[in-house]
Amino acid sequence: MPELPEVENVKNTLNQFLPGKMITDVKIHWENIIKHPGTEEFILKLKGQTFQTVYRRGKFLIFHLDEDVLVSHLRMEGKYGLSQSEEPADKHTHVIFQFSDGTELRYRDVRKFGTMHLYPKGTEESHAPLKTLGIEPLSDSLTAALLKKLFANRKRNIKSVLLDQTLIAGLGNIYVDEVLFQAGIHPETQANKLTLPRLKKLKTAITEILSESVKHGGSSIRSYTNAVGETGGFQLKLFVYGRKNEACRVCGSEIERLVVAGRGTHICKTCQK
DNA sequence: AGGTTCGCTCGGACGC
DNA sequence: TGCGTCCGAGCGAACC
Repeated sequence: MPELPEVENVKNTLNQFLPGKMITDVKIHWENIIKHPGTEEFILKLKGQTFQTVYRRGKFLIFHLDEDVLVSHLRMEGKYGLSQSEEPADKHTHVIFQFSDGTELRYRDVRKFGTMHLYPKGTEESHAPLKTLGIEPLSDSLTAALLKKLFANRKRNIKSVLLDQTLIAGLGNIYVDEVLFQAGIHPETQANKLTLPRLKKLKTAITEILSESVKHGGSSIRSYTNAVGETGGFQLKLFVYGRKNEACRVCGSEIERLVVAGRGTHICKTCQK
């Protein structure tokens, strides 16, 4: 389940080998992954273009090419990796970018949930999925005052608001649970009811947890690895996520699992009010 | 109009 | 062994 720290790590490892690779052909084995344009046009446009730098926006990977930009979301299980063209591809490999040097960038996705959009460079921000994306959680402009403003008319619980990518882009189920634990906030708290001091704690928790996880290469929950096959180490530093019935690392109470915003949610009832 | 909810996409995991 | 159900991120439509 790649969230911001994992996608950041995938981006960094892609940049180790991808820039300069020239596409000679593209093979698509599951068309539903390509959301824009149609698969035929997608292939036609990419042929002959060379990969440049890869960027990240929220949980999206942004691949710059000569003329176009490829916007890719990994969802739960998506992975990129470099292979030699003669190596056989397994049944979960759905998109293959073949290069002039005999190597290939392969997109593998057991759940087939991932998405790819291709747009002319410079127009990608005015179309889905980037069009409605909220603020980068690690940018300097994320302050408690901004959170106050963002949450002003949000009557939903804070967990579903933090998962809403149109407000803040990059937090998923794991990091929302961790952030709310560190901030001492119960996930069912109504977002617009949070006071400024509590929002300051929330802002600090978002900044610290995400940057610390990036530093550790992300969390390897399920099958996450980066684009060169390395796992992350932050799963060992999680306080609540996936720790149902285990002792809270702060107070010793038992971590509970409940469902909030339709998602499995982990809390310490003593530490979060 | 803006905020919120719902349906849809998928296959592994799990329960009966 | 087989069938049904659950999970989860985000888009787009429907709803309020």
